[in-house]
Amino acid sequence: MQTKLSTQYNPKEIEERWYQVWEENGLFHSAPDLSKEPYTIVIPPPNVTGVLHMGHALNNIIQDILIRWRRMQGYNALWMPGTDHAGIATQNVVERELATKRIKREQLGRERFLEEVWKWKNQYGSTIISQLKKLGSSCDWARERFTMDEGLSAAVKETFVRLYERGLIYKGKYIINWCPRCRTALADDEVEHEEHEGHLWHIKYPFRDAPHLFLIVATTRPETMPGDVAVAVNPKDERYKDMVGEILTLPVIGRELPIIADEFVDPSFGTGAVKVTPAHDPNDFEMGKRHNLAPVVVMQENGTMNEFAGDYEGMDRFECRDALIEELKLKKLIEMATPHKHSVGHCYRCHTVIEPYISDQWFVKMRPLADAAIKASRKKSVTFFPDRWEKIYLSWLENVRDWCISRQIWWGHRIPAWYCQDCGAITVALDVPTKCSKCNSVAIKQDEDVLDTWFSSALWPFSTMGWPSETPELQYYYPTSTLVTDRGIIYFWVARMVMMGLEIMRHVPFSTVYIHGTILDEQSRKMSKSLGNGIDPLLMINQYGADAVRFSIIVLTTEGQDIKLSESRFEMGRNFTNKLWNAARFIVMNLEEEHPEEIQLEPADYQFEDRWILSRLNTTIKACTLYLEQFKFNDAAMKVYDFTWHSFCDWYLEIVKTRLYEPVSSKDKKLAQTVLAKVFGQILHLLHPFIPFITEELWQNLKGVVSKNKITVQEDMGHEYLIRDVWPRQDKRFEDQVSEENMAVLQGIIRAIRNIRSKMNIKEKQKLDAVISVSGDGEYTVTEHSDLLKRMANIEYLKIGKDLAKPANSACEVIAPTLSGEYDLSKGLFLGQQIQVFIPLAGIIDPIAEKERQSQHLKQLEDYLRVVRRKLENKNFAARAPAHVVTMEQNREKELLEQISKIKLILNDLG
RNA sequence: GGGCGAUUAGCUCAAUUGGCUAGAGCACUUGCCUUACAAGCAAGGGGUCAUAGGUUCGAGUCCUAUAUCGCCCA
Repeated sequence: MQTKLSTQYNPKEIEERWYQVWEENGLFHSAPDLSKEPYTIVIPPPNVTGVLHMGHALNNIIQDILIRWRRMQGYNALWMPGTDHAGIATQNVVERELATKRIKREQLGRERFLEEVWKWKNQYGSTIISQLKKLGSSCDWARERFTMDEGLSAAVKETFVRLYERGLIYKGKYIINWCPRCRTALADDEVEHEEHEGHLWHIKYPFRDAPHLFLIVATTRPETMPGDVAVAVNPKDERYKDMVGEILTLPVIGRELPIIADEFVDPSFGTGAVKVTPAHDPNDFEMGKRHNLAPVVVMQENGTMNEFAGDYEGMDRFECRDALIEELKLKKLIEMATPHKHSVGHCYRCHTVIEPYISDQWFVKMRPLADAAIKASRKKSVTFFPDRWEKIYLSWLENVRDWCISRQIWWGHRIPAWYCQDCGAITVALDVPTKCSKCNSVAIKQDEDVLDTWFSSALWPFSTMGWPSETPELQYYYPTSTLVTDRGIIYFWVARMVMMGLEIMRHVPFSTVYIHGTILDEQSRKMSKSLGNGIDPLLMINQYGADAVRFSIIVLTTEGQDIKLSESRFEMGRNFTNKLWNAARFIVMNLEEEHPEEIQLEPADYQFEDRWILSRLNTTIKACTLYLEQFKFNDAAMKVYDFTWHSFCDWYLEIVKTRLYEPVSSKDKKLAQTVLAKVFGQILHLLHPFIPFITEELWQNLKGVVSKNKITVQEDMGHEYLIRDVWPRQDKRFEDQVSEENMAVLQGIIRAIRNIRSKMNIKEKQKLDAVISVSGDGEYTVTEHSDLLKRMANIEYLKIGKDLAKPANSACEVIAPTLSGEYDLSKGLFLGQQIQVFIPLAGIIDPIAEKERQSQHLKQLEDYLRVVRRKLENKNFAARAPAHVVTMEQNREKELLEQISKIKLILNDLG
């Protein structure tokens, strides 16, 4: 950094450069090393079609903070990066692109279509990776993985075969969620439910043998009528008891429907009689099985009606609903229609309304896997932060249904199952089989379907480490340490990783899951493309710098709560990075052309303010480290922020300026420079995980002047780059409660004087005289620091004494140190003492205004005294409250009384 | 319908096991271009902690109800 340069921080000049240096020097890289303890995070692999949004940003900032912090702590830190192939989403994107050229994937055929997808992936699939780099993510890019890599594909195949052999994967005809647009099956949790305002149609079903009589059936989905195979009532329902076993005629279609009795029917829903459509409703499917009713599928895969729908064949299911209603109305078969709210499933990828559809699919048997995961959770092998997510995760595991894993698309891991065209047997194998495993026929054909993308994601923590090969990485890094993710994929991903980890690796894949909040817009809505309310993190990085974006976001991230974000919030981070930049400018400037002679530092050489700032630093290191251990990122960041800005910059820097500009000795100047460099160097270390770019830049600059001046920031801080340097340690030698408390008192006095200036409209530059009266033995402490006082409050003549009288025509502030929040009562340095600050202001002071000011203060104190006395007068308080609380209140009363009497004297004096 | 979370300053959020006069950032008021920083400095103003009960010497914090908002599941 050249101090001649801009007084404003320009992130663009440094960010790209430092990222390159780190990456090119292999500073993100980790390799197994048995002499060091690993700390491992696997990235939640973003979708290859993805572009960075604020959710990714938050997710990756947190991971990067953890990784950089642990790396500095000396762990062998690995952040494993990669992307997932996002079967449906990616296929959609490529199909859409082909559609612009009027090409359908069916025209190309499977092979050529997949070539197109790979082409697309190779061209655009790394977009999000480069965006993560802009954010500063220190992933080990040399290890980057993709779920369709050869190695990961082998892991998928191996897992499929093992689970099949263990009876945990099976194939069967069941009701699944079908997306007519994506034309594939979906898992239960890939369906999003939404409340829809629909109608409950009450439809007349005539009795076969008495066509003028009807049974009224209520349904929200009349278009599935052609698939009706029965009408069901509750066996206990008196209204219909006698009708069970009778036959109805299905309107329009004419099929004969028996009336059946089933406990499942809720008599209070609609008319208490429901149509049974086993091929298009999960509950009806179960009912159909119970009553041996053959399902009738009435739709095609694209959601249009099939030949069973009669005249409606070829019509879209929703058009069919309207048309059918019209026909029923004409035939006077609609009894009534009531408005009805019901929840409708939508495809989570394309938002099309899901069709429950009977279909032959592959499933994972979940019960045994989920039970193992539940057991691991109860043993605390996996814990959640915040822990409330554990309950939610467990209740999902407890109620989970089998997982439909086959997808009728082309992009993905093809199911390693072959069907024999002669005997119909299924051969599941790792290597392409040449013949049927049962009848040895060579007429075998591979299953056309691919696996759910989440199937491969579930293996991520070990497939990325090389499994099924027994690699050193797998040995060393598995199980990983922390998983950082959003609550949205606890079921999709977290639960399934735990299950697969336990089943395949016999060990949970991570010990801790940190669930962060969701980023919302200013109106608490989720950010989404369709709403157009997203804030583009790259735009923000461009505008404010990556560090500012990181810092702002992390400060807003409290304990997994959602985060309302607006553009202006980034100013806070920008202001802070700018402050840091300028503090560095000041320090480096003052160290630039200095004498390199080393000084021997003895504790006694330190000045009061040195001891104070070093003690505060020590507290800050302790707190920041502790907060990070507890995943309290915002507390950690704010602690360092507050220390940097409001202790180091506001006070220490200002106090030492004279020692730099008008030094009493070269040794003392050097001492001030040393402490400045020490403290600021530690600040940069503490801030590095949060704002890596600017801290690396400033550290490199500071290191230059520091080594020239032979100053040591911390003995073991010697790595060439901050990213690999050591995390600051607490140093008990610097704990100095007395200095901290004395400084708090002095700050109180200085603020009081500045306040008088401000109230009396006296310019800061105008020097004033002051009289400070101390009631007890604190006189010496104040006298000891009179120079500091004079400088910071711009006082010309300062008189300090015990119980001094108020000079005529003076403004006054009464300070009670123990009443100030920063003061620790337990040490009691100034306990019970009053400090009065008098500023003689003959000719300037307005006695009436001053009287008003003092009266207000008096009223405040009297109000407070009343509160304190109310407590003390309560007998139970003295009897039951802890002794130190009682003592505290007693001290407070005493001080208030003294303070009040002082102010009353002042008021008297004012006349 | 079941579960979870939220409700504190104009806005966004904090507040350790219940214990000091409830804190910060932004915004606001006043005064400052003071040679690190106007993206700044100094000094201020601003809160019946959603409502109603309860427990306690003491409640923003614990309990019970209610209201409003959000999320998840069925």
